[in-house]
Amino acid sequence: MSPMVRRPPGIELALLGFLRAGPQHGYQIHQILSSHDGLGLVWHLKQSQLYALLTKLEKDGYITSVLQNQEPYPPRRVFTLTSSGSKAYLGWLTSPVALPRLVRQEFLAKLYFLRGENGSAELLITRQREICQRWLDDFKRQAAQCARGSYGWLTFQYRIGHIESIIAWLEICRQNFPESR
Amino acid sequence: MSPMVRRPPGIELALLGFLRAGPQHGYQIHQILSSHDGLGLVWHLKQSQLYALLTKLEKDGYITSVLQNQEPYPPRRVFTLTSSGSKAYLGWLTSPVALPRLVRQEFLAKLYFLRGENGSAELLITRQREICQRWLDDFKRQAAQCARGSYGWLTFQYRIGHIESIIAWLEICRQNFPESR
DNA sequence: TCTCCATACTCAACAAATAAGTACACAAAA
DNA sequence: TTTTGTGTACTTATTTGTTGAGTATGGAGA
Repeated sequence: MSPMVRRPPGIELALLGFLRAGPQHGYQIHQILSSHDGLGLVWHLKQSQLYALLTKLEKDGYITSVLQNQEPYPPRRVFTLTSSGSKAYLGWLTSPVALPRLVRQEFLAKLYFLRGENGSAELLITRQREICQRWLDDFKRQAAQCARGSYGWLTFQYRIGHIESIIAWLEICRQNFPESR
Repeated sequence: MSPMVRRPPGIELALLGFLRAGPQHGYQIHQILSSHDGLGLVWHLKQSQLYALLTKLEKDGYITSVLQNQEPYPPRRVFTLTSSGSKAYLGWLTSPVALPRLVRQEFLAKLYFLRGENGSAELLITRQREICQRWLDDFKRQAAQCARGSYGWLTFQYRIGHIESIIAWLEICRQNFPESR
């Protein structure tokens, strides 16, 4: 057995979402990502970085690739989701993010792929909301241990305000994924 | 003339703040940063990373160093601010941050060193607030161009909420740096 | 014909980040 | 007294991330 889990999987698993509908090549994924709507709004990837991530995903066994000749155009490397990749993707897709700073990019990426999946977005939003509440309680507790107006207190006020804005926004999200697309 | 500006200066200039009161060595700076109060609350630096940054600051001419024997303890490398470093530091310290994601860490770092500097914090807060307003107007404009409830609209709602929370927090900051300490 | 853009991926180089290592002093525990 | 642990102070190797630039070809338009 090779060492199963290496590093914690991050947003790169979102790329697998582009392979759910069928095999896809890197250039095409880059096209989708570079048009500034959809996921491209929250995740900007240089071409070379995208190819690096795809190589990594393949090394991790989440995708496989074959070289496909397209004369007279350059050959494409076409990627296909493996069952391991499919499993990893679904796990990623349905898990709330674990850190406040991941909400902006990674949570929104999940939401991007959950549009249309009936009810799943709602569930994710609920779970994320719960985690936000824990963050909030935690920060409030820590802020209470600082002298009011001190530097430490101010840093926690920042975090508290941020989490509160996220919670309010999650409610907006919920209202805009009521049950169907 | 060597090529003057290489990369845009970032939060590493904050380290110069520890040298304002006099020469200092890396280990000591790391001590300060690792105690979880003060700047250590918003900036976590591994030891090796800190030394790397100091090396970089020296290469950029912002600090100079001498090796200082401390028998029987290991020798220290003691860093001193150059006039170029002093200038760069003051420029950094008094400039608002240019991106929303820099508020949490870099703006708070500036505030850390501005405590006690009478009135300077107030000025920085005002300038940052103005920039926030520009971000806000910009995001609102972009949100208005998206269909209400669409994915793009939601992403801008996130940003809008975030900036609004920052603006509210800046007012809290202002009230806690009224004129003196 | 010459330039430009689209297709599709590759590569080298640099920058950032981490774990781990070094080497000695001192103090407490076994 | 031997060992273990902790503090001082910095170094190094390795991995990972990121960027810009390069390659090679075809076709559209000036």
